[in-house]
Amino acid sequence: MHLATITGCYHVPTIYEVAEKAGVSLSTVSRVLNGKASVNKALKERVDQAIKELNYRPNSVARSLANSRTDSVGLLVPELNVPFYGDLMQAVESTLRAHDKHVIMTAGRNCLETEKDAVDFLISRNCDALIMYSESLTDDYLLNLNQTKLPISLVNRNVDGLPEACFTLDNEKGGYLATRHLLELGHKNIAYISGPNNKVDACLRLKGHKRALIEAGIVGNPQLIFNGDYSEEDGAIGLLELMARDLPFSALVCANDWMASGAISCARELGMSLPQDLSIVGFDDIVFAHHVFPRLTTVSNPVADIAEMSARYILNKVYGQTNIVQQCFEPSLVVRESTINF
Amino acid sequence: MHLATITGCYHVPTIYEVAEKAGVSLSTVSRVLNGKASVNKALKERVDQAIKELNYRPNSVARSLANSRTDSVGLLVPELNVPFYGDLMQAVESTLRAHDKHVIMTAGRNCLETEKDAVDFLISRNCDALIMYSESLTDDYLLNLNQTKLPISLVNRNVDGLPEACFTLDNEKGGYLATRHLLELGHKNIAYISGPNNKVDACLRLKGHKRALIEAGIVGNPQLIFNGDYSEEDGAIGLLELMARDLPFSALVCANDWMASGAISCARELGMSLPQDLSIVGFDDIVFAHHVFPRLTTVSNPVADIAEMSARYILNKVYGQTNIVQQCFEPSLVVRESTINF
DNA sequence: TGAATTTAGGAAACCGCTTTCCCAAAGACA
DNA sequence: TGTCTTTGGGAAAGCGGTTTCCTAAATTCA
Repeated sequence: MHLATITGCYHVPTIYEVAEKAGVSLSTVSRVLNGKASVNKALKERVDQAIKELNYRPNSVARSLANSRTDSVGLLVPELNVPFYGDLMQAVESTLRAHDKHVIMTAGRNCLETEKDAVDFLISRNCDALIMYSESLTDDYLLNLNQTKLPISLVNRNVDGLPEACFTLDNEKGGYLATRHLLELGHKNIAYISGPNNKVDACLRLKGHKRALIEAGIVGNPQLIFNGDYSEEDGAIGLLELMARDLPFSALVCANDWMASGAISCARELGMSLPQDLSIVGFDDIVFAHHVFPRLTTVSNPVADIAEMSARYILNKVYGQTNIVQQCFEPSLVVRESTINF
Repeated sequence: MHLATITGCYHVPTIYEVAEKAGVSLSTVSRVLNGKASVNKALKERVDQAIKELNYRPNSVARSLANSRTDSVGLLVPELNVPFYGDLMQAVESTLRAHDKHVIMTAGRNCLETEKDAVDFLISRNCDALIMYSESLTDDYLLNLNQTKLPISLVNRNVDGLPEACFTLDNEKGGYLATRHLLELGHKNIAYISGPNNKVDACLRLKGHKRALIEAGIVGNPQLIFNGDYSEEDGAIGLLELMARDLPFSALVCANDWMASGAISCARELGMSLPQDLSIVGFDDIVFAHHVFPRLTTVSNPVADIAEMSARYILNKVYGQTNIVQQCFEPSLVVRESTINF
């Protein structure tokens, strides 16, 4: 018989007390709780009754120790306070909690060391699996991690060797859609502010842009492309630089909404009227895309759906569920007021 | 001697193996790890060496079970994907992780049942403490929770009976600052769109507004106040309703930035030019406040500072730290371009 | 009616670490 | 030299469950 434990003025019941109260054995209570073996109906009811009366909850720590599973999943995102990743976190959390798993969220800050620290931290917490939106970790690192037998799931990243763990947006198609929209509006000279070219998604978006141009029989001019870093400032800097190159353009595609926002502010400060003087398209459809003026035409990124799918993959892989999984998601164009006929 | 445990192809070392490798006893390793008793320097080095060579990490689950502490803190916020709460989560997470605690984040959705579920969930996870930004739980519920000996910390809420656990903004002063700013610009007729009057912060902001008017010798007209619900739509609806009342006003205070944004969009659709036709002030200084056009003059809410302080309080209370704690924070006015002289 | 199958109880090992108790060895001090 | 204080070892209990093994009783089936 275990001694009663007093925590403050409240007593936390153990499984032994449930067994005693129900007048059954320990094994029986455990069988009822885990439903792994059949139990006489009357006995089961007595156990359930005792659980209710004692307000018993199995101690999750003890349970974790016994079956070496914590029912927790680590999540790595670049930032906790950026709306885009907020959608991701929200999707992952609600999907996993619906199955009684909890998620431990950490920020990677687009920094290799910080990301590694975060992963170490999550491992030290004995997470059952990791979901990562990593910007800095190398493919090799991720492959090693995977061989550790710690299941991982990657959002917005394709790593050779992890075919089923990667969940992505079709970025190339997104870039294509943005530029095709402008072409359809009659624009011929289209400038482009890209994301950093060491990021795969940025390269794919640019690739899509180029494909649309080629398809329309237009020869792309490298001088109409500015290489930005996804930041709002680089949107402004990019626009100034492009204009300084003295080539005409009536439309601008930005590889994300932040740069589009920066370009819009800059254009207004230059006295341009939008969208008459310049049509602008963004990418991601983040929350403030319809707060900028004019409301931003952009490419939607269903990051919540992608994130949910990555969580379902983990549920399948680690917790024996059998959800249907889709790896690649389609972007779509959201037309608002920042683009207009040429 | 414990048997070696094979997980996949990797072996996770235990404290016993560290002891064996270092040629010392179990107790010594534990003493080194927890630093609670002095250990011979040479021995300590041998232990550290063994830990390094084996790449040993103490199993946090076993440790939790043994000392009934999980080193985890539950966090309840209204939404995981709203920038304002993102700042809060970010502050709490980084403060706690710096001390090797992890946080489990849950969303309350401004719904009593959801908030209770979230709290139950966090309790079932054996959190050492709870930090809450609760919108729906009653004071009584919170007081009960606290008596459970589960330490709690409240952000943006004052509960009688929990004098030291509450961390808030001086909302009344914020409301006062917003309106005084407009008065100083020469406005006499100032409309106000309030937050829901069952929320204390909303009431306090309104109270501050009224105090500023009185101080300026202006008799407030109840007809110039619209009772909103903090949503963007209610900002638009509020403006329309106020204008329909056919009383002149040259300035508008909104009790948060969302409603200010709604009012701005609405005003523009009505063909008003801002800020010439109407000066608008918001509240909270959320991330997109400088993305709206004109850039929003608003009252800053240092939610990250407040959240960090609530985390420090928990560090003190539960983990024996001794940070200095401040309970109430001052708002400040951020003047941008949405307000202009009358 | 007898044999085979379920069903439940009791005991014990185990998960990996913390903590306590007691004892032996070594160093400090008078 | 003898006593007092550190320091470290060894053993064992405990945290609260899960799981396995064995046995006894109850039920089913031929």
